[in-house]
Amino acid sequence: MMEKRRRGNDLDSAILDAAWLELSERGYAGLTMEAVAARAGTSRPVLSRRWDGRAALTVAALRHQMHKHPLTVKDRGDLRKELLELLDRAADRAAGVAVGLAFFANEYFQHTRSSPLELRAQLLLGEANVLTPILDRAVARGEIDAKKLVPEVTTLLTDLFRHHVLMTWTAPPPAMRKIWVDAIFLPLVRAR
Amino acid sequence: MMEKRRRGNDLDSAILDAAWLELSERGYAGLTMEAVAARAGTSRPVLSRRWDGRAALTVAALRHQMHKHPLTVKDRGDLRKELLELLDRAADRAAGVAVGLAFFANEYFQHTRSSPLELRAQLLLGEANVLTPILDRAVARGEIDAKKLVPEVTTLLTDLFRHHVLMTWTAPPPAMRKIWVDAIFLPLVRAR
DNA sequence: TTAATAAGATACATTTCCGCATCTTGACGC
DNA sequence: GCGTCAAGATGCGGAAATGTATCTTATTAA
Repeated sequence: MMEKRRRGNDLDSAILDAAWLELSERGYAGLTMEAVAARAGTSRPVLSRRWDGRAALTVAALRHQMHKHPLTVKDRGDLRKELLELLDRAADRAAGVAVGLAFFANEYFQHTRSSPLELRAQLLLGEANVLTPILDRAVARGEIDAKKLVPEVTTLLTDLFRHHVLMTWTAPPPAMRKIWVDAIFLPLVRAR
Repeated sequence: MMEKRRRGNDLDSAILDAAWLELSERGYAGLTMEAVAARAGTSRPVLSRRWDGRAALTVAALRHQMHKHPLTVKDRGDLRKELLELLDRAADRAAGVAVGLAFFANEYFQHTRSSPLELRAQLLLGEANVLTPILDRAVARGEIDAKKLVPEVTTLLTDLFRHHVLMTWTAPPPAMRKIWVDAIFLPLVRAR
């Protein structure tokens, strides 16, 4: 029987995709090396040679997935447009947020004494903050009042987004995102 | 050797307290019947006779703990006072929120297709909503504008609270709670 | 063409935790 | 005081995963 064998990056990628599908369907708690190997069409030893257990595999799969949905928002000359676009892009990453928290709740908490906040910081290492430049541009345009941007207000939108994902395990619908922007965030920061 | 034996409710309560301490220290993922039994000074069969596995034990411990911190806020004639008191009381339940989510992420997701939102609804069955009467009183007093109470705004404070707990695994400090009330919630709903 | 490398299959030992069966003994009702 | 019931101790068997050793074979580079 002639078999095709994948190697190196091809194989890495195939395994990480398989791991991601498993994570999406079963959750981190239901993830097994066996199932990932089977879905990727390979066997456990191949995974063991690459990653040190399912925790490391999960982090790798998470990074791999995040890499597919880069989060950037270009200057559109209008704060509202940019915020809505940011939330729209973030929706693609909702599943990753959920998996990340499940991972933390399952494992990270046991071995470290840290919080999901720190896990998030680790996962996002190297990624640029997207919100800050958006708000900086809006301040420069005179759209919003810099004095109103206390930390709790600054992170309001992303916090609401994250909260919704954590509680429903799904991305917030567009209508909800519009209300967050128009009825909550903008009224709080608008220069007037 | 003379030994004292606890029975019925005394024993139940001792085991649930032990389970709660284990949950606080190790998290749900690190919870074992063995450890709970040991900490409660009893043995595994005693737990097995009462609860069907650690999932049921966790839910029971969660309910038991919630029962110790009832969440009620009396009429104080002032919305701001009542909101701050609500958040203050909620801080006692922060650990419960964290454990609840960890439990969901570990187990609930695998067996049901539901969300933490639904798990929360199950856990809070029978408990009265505390926020609603507070806001109703404030509307009656003319402190806030009922038209501004869209759902996303109504739940804003408790959502921010929950988000903070989920991300930091700790209760938000009083200063932060004050900013939420004074710089975010009240400006959005104040009748003017 | 050939030699080195790594993929893929299989099997084995280990670990961890659970439920249950069994047995003794203390607690409580009558 | 006595009988019933459940607490508490102990041990066994099983389920679920994991890591690793071993072996064959496809792939790739020289």
